[in-house]
Amino acid sequence: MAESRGERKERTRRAILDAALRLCEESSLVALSLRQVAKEVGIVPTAFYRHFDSIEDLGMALVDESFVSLRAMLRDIRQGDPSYATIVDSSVEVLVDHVHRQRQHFLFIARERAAGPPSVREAIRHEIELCERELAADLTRLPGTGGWSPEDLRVLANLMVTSMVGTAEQIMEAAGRPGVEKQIVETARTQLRMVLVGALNWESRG
Amino acid sequence: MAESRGERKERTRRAILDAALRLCEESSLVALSLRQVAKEVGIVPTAFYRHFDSIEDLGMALVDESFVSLRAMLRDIRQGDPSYATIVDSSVEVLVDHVHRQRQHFLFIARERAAGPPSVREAIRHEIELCERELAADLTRLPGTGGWSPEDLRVLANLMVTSMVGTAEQIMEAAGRPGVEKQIVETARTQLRMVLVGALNWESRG
DNA sequence: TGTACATCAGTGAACGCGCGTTCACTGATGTAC
DNA sequence: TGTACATCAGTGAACGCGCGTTCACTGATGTAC
Repeated sequence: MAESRGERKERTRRAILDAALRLCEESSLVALSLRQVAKEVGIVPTAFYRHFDSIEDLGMALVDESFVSLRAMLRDIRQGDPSYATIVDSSVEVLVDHVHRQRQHFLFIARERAAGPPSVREAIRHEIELCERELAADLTRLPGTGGWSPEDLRVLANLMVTSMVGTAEQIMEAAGRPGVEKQIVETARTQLRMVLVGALNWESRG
Repeated sequence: MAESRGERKERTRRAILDAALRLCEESSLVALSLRQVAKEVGIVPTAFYRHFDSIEDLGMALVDESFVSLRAMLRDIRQGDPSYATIVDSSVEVLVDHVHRQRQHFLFIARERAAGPPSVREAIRHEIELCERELAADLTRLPGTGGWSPEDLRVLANLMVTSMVGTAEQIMEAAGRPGVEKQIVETARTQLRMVLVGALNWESRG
């Protein structure tokens, strides 16, 4: 027995997810047809239903797995040295590395966050909110943040996440132009430093 | 003569643009069909071709007019008092006001920026870059920015625009929930202050 | 002002195509005895 | 181990529908004389 029925089914499911991610590089989930996906996978259109109810259902599965890889990135950032000297450079470096290695997932999130079916948009919005909360919790480990209110931490985390999402989008737009990417990365570092310096100085006045 | 042929044509063109903006509130340009637009306007599908070559062509026209209203917003911000005391509150107030009044245009830009046809994405990206340059030029009018390099101004303007785009997106998501919107606006003010304070302190060290 | 002709926004029929979904099916894998 | 039956991932035909685009057209508006 080379492969069980369950294993074979899982392999087809994986192929459908991969085909959808590939097709979503070009366009959006809302412009994707079940027949395109089936053709890309090499199955008959009706076989799609053995794995997902609809393209929207498939989209929800892609949100789940995209955020698994995004969470892995946040874990990598969190394991770095929590000091101001290195946190900016190492965080940006990890972000850039993950955008390259999980390019399809990041592209999917960036696009469907704005244009996906309502349920997909809502799921992504929710996941990003969770990321902001995680970041806010991480920020309390930075020296000098002891007295900050939860609200201040939330506002700062929101700004940092917005900025990081923007940086990730710019890096993907710059795919294949190393010079442009280098400038984007340098800009992101400077911005992150500005934000941290601003938050510290703004806080110390309050 | 109640209406000339040209006036009638212009009125139909306007009706097509409005119908497309209305339909783009729900979904994206790439999921929009010429027949849907024609039906919404009340013309036969083939009449569409008297005004636009394709949905993509229509999309480019919508980018143009969306940025006319966005530019009007930037002009309003620019006319305010260029001092640190009032610039944050007045800028955020103008942004919120314009997001409400030009909701369809902002929704269109936010969505098609990520998910539109390539030419539309590129056009929006270009327009936003022009906005960043305008903002960078405006920033030189703030007291204490005399010695900043063009590059520093660009980086700061990029961060502010990214943050403002994020705020506009959040306000549109919060449509119909005044309490949520109030919180978003307060967050945007704090973030803009953080960014300005950070830029000033970061600069003074360099 | 009146007439003859040109323009052109919008019509309506027709086309071939890809769509999502239904249904009855096949045949390899899995299970009970 | 062998047999009889159940499961179920994938097949293939068929459906009605909306799609973009073509084409010849209509009839009101505009223009030249």
